[in-house]
Amino acid sequence: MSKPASLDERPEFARARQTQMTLSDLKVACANCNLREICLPAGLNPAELAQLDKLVNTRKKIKRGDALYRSGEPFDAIYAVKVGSFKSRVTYEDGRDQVTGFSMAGEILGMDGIGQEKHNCDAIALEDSEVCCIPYTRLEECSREVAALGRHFHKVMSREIVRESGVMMLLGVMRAEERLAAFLLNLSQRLAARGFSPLEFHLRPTREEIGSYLGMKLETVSRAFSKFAADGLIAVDQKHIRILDVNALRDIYAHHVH
Amino acid sequence: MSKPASLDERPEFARARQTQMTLSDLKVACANCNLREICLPAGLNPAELAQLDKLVNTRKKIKRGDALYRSGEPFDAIYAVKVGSFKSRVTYEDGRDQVTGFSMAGEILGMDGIGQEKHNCDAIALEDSEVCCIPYTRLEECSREVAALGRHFHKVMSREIVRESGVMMLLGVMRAEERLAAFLLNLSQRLAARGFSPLEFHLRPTREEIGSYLGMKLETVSRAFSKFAADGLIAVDQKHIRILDVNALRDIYAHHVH
DNA sequence: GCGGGGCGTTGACGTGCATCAATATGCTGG
DNA sequence: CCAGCATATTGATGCACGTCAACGCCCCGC
Repeated sequence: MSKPASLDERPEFARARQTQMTLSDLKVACANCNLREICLPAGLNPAELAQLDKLVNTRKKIKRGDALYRSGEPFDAIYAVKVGSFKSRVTYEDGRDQVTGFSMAGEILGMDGIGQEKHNCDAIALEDSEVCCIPYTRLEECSREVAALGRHFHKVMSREIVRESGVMMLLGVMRAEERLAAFLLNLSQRLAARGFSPLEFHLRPTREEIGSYLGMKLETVSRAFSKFAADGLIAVDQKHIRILDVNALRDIYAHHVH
Repeated sequence: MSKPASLDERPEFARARQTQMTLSDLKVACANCNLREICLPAGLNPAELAQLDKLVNTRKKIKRGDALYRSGEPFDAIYAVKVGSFKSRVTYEDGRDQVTGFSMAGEILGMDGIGQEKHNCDAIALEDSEVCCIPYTRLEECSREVAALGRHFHKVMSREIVRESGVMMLLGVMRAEERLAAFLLNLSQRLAARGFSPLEFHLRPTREEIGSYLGMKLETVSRAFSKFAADGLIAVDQKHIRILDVNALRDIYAHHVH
């Protein structure tokens, strides 16, 4: 969800940052975006990318704690996270709510709104963030013209379905520590895919938000962190996490000894 | 998930059955299907329907307990339930599994496979069933030619995302009886949309399958049924359910007094 | 620099549901 | 039609996690 300061020195990172600095304020351009391999443009050829660039024409900055959109608002665009991270949250009639996901750079937000033409959850920035706006009607048109884009958008939606059924599994059959291990490993893997360290990172969400996502109370999250730390699997200092023993975490997640 | 015998006498039903009888063995035809208002064709005009009919050209019968597809199999089609019902089930590495959904007539199955080009769960028939096969590559082509179809398919996928986040809510924040009330009300509403009685029906899944879906053990499901029956909310006779007090069920589901 | 509120940790205790077990009931296939 | 197994119900007991509470840390604004 964020990078430790030490990572700034990695060469591929300096390059990416530079690219971003020189272009981001001039023009939105997927073709030059450092996220193009993991975001909507993944797998498109240069000509197709050019089409996509005509589609994605605006950016939007969202301050920490502010909403990108809220449940019930009319749906007209999906969003790609450019910088920062978000939580998605559905609120129930009686006021209770549940975090249904965390989104980081390159991930797509807002697909829940297509079905009813209004948003079905709140998307709240966990830090000062920036998104690329993708107007839905133009995405539709483009998908018809560029087959690869339409196909890839289907894939993105399908993967969201698969992701959610993974969370159902988590909530339905796993115990507290298994859930947290799954969460940490998932985070680790997504950070790695973005060139960040998979073993040391800064947690953006609070214990309460993590708990809401994992279907447990913040105290239970805290206790599970402490347990992992006591067992030498991770080092915890507030939101700063270091994974010391990935395999042990995987065992907890996958082996299910009890 | 099924209709009580008494419903067979309803006139709109007899008509639907007749239509089905005369056409189903001759030719697959969405335009004449009694499910066209709730299935993939919903909202298409006659010309567009004709296009869709060229796409959906085969049916498949699945016997009770058999799989329509299994996790890991290559993905090449999605399916619309024509007759019967299915459960979707994801199996975890250690053998534990979770039912992620139940599908009834008119509902679309298999969209989880698009993202990785292989199926991500098992779809098992809960009774002798029949599906319409929709080859995915042809669906893609068709979606490009018929804008309304592409749009509607996006909606179907989006609604699956929303459905799953509803289940996450259920698993993450509700207690056992709230979950079962939510399940019964959801079932009731979907049956009503298909012209069946929303107040009296036959449950297809076992207590264990219901429990797996709701993240609880079969004994807990059974106890919750008994509690509802004792309180006069429903009448239970094995799989036969009669809802006696919808509002009380809604209160349990929505009010969350505890 | 200091006060205050948000966040995190830890302990003590309670409870909702899982687990284990016994029995009843109903399908299903020979 | 009956044997055998899957399914369902119900009770007794245990435990994982929720709840309640106290306290410390950190950060932010004044």
